[in-house]
Amino acid sequence: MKASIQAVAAEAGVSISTVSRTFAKPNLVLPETRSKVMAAAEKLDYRISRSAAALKTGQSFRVALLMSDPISTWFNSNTYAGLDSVLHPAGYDISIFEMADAHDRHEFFATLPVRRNVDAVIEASFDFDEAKKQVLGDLTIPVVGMNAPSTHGLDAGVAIDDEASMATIVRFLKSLGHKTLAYIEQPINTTPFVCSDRLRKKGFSEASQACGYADEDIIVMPSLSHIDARSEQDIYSGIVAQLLSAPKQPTAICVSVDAVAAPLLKELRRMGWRVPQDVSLVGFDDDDTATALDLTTMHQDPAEIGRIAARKTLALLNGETLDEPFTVMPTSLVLRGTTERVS
Amino acid sequence: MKASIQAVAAEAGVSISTVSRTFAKPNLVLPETRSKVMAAAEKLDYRISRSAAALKTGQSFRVALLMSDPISTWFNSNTYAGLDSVLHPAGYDISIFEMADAHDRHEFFATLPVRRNVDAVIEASFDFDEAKKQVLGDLTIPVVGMNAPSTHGLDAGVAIDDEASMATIVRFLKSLGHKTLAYIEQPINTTPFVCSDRLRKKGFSEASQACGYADEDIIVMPSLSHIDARSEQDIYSGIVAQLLSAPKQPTAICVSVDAVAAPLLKELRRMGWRVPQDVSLVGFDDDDTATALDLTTMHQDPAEIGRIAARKTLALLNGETLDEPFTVMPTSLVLRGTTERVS
DNA sequence: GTGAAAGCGCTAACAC
DNA sequence: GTGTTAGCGCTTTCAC
Repeated sequence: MKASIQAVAAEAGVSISTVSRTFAKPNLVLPETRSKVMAAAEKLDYRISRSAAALKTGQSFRVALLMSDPISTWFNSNTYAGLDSVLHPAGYDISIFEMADAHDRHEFFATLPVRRNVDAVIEASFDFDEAKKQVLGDLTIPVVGMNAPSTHGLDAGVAIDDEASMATIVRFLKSLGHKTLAYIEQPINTTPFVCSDRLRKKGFSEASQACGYADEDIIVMPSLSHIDARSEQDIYSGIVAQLLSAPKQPTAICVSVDAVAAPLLKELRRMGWRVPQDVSLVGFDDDDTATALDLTTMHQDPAEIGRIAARKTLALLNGETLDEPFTVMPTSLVLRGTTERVS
Repeated sequence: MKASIQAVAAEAGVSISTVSRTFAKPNLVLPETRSKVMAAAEKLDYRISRSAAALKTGQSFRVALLMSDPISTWFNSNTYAGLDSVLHPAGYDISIFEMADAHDRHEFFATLPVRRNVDAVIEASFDFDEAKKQVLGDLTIPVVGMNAPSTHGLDAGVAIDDEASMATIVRFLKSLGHKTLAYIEQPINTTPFVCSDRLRKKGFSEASQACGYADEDIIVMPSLSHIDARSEQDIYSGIVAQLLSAPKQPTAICVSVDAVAAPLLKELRRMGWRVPQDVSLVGFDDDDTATALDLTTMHQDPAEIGRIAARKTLALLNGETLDEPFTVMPTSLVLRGTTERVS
């Protein structure tokens, strides 16, 4: 329906190769020729066909993004925004592959739909086993990770230090004088791939030991594997009940992720605990609900993680060698209204 | 680097067209031939090249998504999730065009980068002027809107009824016995394209009149156009100050969007107003912060909006005629803890 | 610096 | 039902 490169060439009185060069490598074309071509292109309303260019160059100008959770998630949507903000201007589209369950995951690795059809793969917060990593590694295209638990099988990566960040939280609570700590993981973790959870729990356990907390001063409530028919409120009131009936009641609670804070806070208050007067609460991530709840939390910047991952990907795509393939992003504790010095 | 269609044809002992058909139109190929081809493809680890197919068919298998706000926004990320969940399996990639400011917007319409390079355009919550709409309409490809303020220039659309939804809120508050109402728009509206705001405000004004509220019983606080150096807290304390000093203090507050609720609530409480005992508060959208804050609000389902928009797009792409090009999505009032009957 | 020509890997008539 | 053939619209040697 639209003008193609030949039409422009004819209009400008040059060959198609010159038109091609004008758009792909402008500096190989004489300025005056270039402007002639540009004028013709403008007149005919010409746009280069990305499909044709892709076919010819062997590139697809497409990058696969592997995610375990939906894109609508706080972390995913923000990293995506970061990725797109650098990939889109560079001419790349992002193709999302969401692998929610084991079936999707198996399907993906069985068919490997990205083979030959994307130029790079970026994985978000993914915890592949080594075998899967191997398959990706065999792709010969760049594979970069965002908040991946290890660097194995990756050409580059950007991640926060979950363990160290959680340790910071523990030290902070200690400095406030808290003698008994609780750690609560996301109770229903539907995505078995999420890796940060493991790291954060590890960080909590090790840091609390290192800070001199005895076993009896630490309560860890891991994810429940099968809760089936129970409502969210039932689950959280169960958690609060455990906290209330513990031999030593905690004066501070860490949660593995901000999303746990809201229902927990509600239940805590329903049970008559005042936050922060009776108990302090610290989140992790600093998502929108953290701001809304005025929650003290560990801040990370997923958009920046996305931007950096995208830049690394682009560099790799250009055949460059990264002098720092793996970057650790800083996190920072944001002090808000749910923590208080123990009186 | 990888096997192409010829290799598979050779391996299977058939022609390349048969291989092509096996993948594109399997039912035109004899089952036994098909399995021969499949076996060969499997053996050679063959995947069809989307770029080549795209070039040949004249389609790009790419859909443009026009947005004014970042993808990381609650509405955008959820509609995106919905879109992708139907477009991706259908073989389409989504290419995001974010037009935050007038410059981006002008740039977009000046170069119209989607021309010839996408098969359809979907716009999210966009308020183009008629001239721009015209340009899009000239594309001859499907243009579908999500929560667009009008159907003009669109081939299809999915939207909630902002006005009616806001009217529902007003009637609800009236039924609770509230005699004086305030309406607060997002104070700093950085995106001049957002159209729901206008509609919602209109809905509030008209419904409050229809419900018999006198002008003096209604306080409307529109977006501030230039706040420059003031902090968010300053802005909200200014709003609360206005509310407190009004001739008639409102007993119920509507906000144009949930995002306004959190800072407002915080400021209200800081000033000693109890919510909902002293004043009721109703949001709009039902985003994550609404749940976290236990906010009574008007619920909409952007993921479903995305899914429906995607299905319409696909149908249009297949040359089908939609029997209902424009769909109005239901919304529902979610009663939570920030509203109370006036005592 | 520019043009001619050879495909990139597929799809779609069209024959058989 | 399957094979033959002619491109889709570009990029890229290679001459000139």
